[in-house]
Amino acid sequence: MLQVSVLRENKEKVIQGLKKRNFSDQDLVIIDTIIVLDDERKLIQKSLDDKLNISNQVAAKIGQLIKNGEKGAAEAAKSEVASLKKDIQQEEEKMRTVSTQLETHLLNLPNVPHDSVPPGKSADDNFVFQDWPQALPELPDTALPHWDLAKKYDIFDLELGTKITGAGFPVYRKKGARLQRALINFFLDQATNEGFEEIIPPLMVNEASARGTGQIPDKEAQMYYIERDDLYMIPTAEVPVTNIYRDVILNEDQFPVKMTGYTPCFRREAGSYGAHVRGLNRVHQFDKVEIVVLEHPDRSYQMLQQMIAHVSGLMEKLELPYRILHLCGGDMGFASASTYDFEVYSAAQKRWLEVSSVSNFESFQANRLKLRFRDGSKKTQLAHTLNGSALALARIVAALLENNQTPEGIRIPDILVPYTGFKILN
RNA sequence: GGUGAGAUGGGUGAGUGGCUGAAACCAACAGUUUGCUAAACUGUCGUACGGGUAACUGUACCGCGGGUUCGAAUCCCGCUCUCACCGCCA
Repeated sequence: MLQVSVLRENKEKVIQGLKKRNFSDQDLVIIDTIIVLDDERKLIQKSLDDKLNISNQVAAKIGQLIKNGEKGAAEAAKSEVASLKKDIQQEEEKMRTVSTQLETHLLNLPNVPHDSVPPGKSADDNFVFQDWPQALPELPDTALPHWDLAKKYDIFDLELGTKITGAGFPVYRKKGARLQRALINFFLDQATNEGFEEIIPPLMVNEASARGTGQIPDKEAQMYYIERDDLYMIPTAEVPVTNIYRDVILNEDQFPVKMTGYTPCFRREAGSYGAHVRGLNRVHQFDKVEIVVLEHPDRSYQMLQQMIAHVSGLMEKLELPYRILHLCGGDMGFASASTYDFEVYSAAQKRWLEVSSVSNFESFQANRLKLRFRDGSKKTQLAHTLNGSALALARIVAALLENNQTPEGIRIPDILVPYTGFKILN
């Protein structure tokens, strides 16, 4: 959620930014609507506060009168307050109306893209920030997509998952299960070596947490919801981990707060069907190691680059061909100010698959979370939040299986061997 | 699931209707003293939203939401959470 003060003070910048998100002139009217509502809110508050002030004074006076035994005067004062109280009620009613309108508009306004974000309408306009420098791997015609490799080596089973739960819930077995565990441990070790604190968070969150990171109201339909207990299954570790710092005021010297967490992620993902979602390309439950950082506003973009470097390192250690896209305004997430997507090349499907998304949310999430810090002058200021996948497993597994297939089996990258305990998956 | 106790500022903890945005102590911060450290002393020490160039000032908040009252941390109702015991259980 943006702050109204930002809309006021940097209105031109906000307009330019939202245009990158393809806001029309008509859409942009919302900014003025919000400012007008906020002006109105201030007026009402002033008048309400003044009336409350009088009411407080009269109440104190009545107390004195009663103490002094001046009953008549006290009764007179009481009747004086009666009409004032009616006024106050009306003002409070107005205040509620204006505040909820204001809140609704603000909640539905997306974050302002950073200056560096390329313009564009859709995923086709994303900027290739870093391409794969070599020729893309080519496999012989006999090469199999990962869902066929899964059958061949009995490493994961989607039909079985359908029997137990429903479509999109894979069952990993044998060396496939071991590979999952190896990757999780590898990713966690890599992150903790970089100074990220390891967290094992709850896999369900309450509404306040879902709201804090912006899943509600924007992406509510994407989450599984347990009505009986009013809880949401997490779509990413970002939600519980970032919410550790909801309603927290940090000291400046605590920055950067770096956390990592492995969790399964649950996504309803209603929509697309067909070849693009076959196998592990899109599932309802997958494993992911997430990195979350809280940083000083002055340094958050440096941190974003560090996080990109970290994820790049993972891809390189896994010897997977990848590229980095800087998402254009039209393709960015609602809460993000700048997002870089990592895509792995899946040689048998001959497609790029998204495996990581690294974003700086600036103060957008912090505003909802009330995540602040005290600056040098002891004033509180919103912190910046960032996060990224490091990494999401399902599609990494898909690419790894496809790209590394040989007649003898699937070659495990050297760095993973200590984790898997085998060099060839067969 | 049942019963009982509780929820106050960074911490401990007073406070049963007006003098309490909140005592006291601890912690923290700034200063004085000191050869240094410690101790002692003095001062500062919640958040948010407003008004004002500023000094300053208004309002709200004592788990959350309602209610009673001229006036609520304090009384009433509902909820949530924590702790203890019982039951069940990985």
